[in-house]
Amino acid sequence: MRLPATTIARLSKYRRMLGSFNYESTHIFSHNLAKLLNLTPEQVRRDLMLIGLTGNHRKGYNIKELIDLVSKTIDSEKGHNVAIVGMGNLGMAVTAFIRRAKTRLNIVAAFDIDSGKIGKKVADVTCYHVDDISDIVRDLSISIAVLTVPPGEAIDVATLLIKSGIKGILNFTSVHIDVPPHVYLKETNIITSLEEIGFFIKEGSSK
Amino acid sequence: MRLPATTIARLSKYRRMLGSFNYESTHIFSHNLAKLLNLTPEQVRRDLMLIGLTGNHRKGYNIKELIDLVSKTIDSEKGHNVAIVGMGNLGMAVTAFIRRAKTRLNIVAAFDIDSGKIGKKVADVTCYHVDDISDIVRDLSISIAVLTVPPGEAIDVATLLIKSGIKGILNFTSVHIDVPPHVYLKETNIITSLEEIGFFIKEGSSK
DNA sequence: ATAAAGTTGTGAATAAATTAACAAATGATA
DNA sequence: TATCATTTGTTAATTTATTCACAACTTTAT
Repeated sequence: MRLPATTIARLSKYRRMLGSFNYESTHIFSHNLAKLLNLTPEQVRRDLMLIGLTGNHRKGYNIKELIDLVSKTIDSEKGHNVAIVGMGNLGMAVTAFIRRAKTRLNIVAAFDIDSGKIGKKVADVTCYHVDDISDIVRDLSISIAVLTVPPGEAIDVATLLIKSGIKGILNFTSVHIDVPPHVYLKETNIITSLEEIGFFIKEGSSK
Repeated sequence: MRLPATTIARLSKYRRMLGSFNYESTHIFSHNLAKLLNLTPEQVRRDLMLIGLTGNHRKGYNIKELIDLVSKTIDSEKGHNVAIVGMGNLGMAVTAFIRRAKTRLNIVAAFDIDSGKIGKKVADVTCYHVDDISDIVRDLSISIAVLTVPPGEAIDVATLLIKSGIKGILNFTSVHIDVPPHVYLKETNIITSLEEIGFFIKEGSSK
């Protein structure tokens, strides 16, 4: 199914929102869900239409059906094995995030270069040396890497990950990394985000 | 000046890329800069056009001029005072990020509820109790808050920040927060990002 | 039954962002 | 000096995403 990234991101949020909140009803209207996430009802309806969910004209969308269909649409059958690359503060924070949210993402390994961490469990994840990325990625069928290393190592580590056959990278470093077309890259640029905020609050303007 | 958020984000990246890298030349072509950041030359030229930077038809854009004009465009005169709200792993990681990047963002306070941290310097930032947000935000003229608290506290803390007159929030929590129109909100949703990656690598498809 | 109220589902319109296309400019070269 | 190769600056075209608008439907109330 061919879906825009914007829709996928929203579907993920619909599911999480409805999964966490305890609804009094079995159904929800598009405008209620929209309000919860600062979206428009049309956006919600269109997204749900795209995945083929059909609501009831008087009751709205069945929440269980919605969650199940979103899961069927965006999750992979067997989940994804994820590695945290760079087990510093940020790596540990991301680990906690993924743990807390019950997703189909399994953290199966961490990588670092600190000998104090290697071979041990850090934040409950076995930590390997970055030099062993290739072997471990293959052996543990890791498809997604979260890149949380210091800027100086970002490029080399990313290159190594790509060579090892990783399929997706979530890049938290401030360094831009280049990936071949078969690797899906998502950047989270903290400084850029803050500078964007800075610009838009400069003269009282909002989004 | 009215500029789209997409352009602001790219301008921030142009500046950082050119500021960090050591160029042999004083000038750079749009296609070179584009290549460094996986963009198209047209995007680069358009962004620079929007801020009124004019290049040389044979040498490209003067790097110093570019950096200066981007700074003049996106930075505020006196910089922004930033608070880290929630000084756990993520808060400390963000602090390190902002420190490393030389920006006009000054981290002037951290907030937490852990009595072991309050009144002390954590990661070199004075840590106050969350209950004191109102006073400190006012007294230290804090305009941007980075929200790195656990999910359960996100809404309450955000409400408090908004009441205290904060102008921008970078929300790292998985909880959706609602802000009035005069507050600029930027969300960094780790789980959603990972689920988006998961979807697009499912069947070999790329962006 | 029938009407009333309110929602979905979706083409059509609009807005936003990107890409194409190319004239004008500039410096290098012959 | 004239030509050439190349890049900028920008208008127009295209693509992508959002919003509008409304017919069709579903339940409740009369």
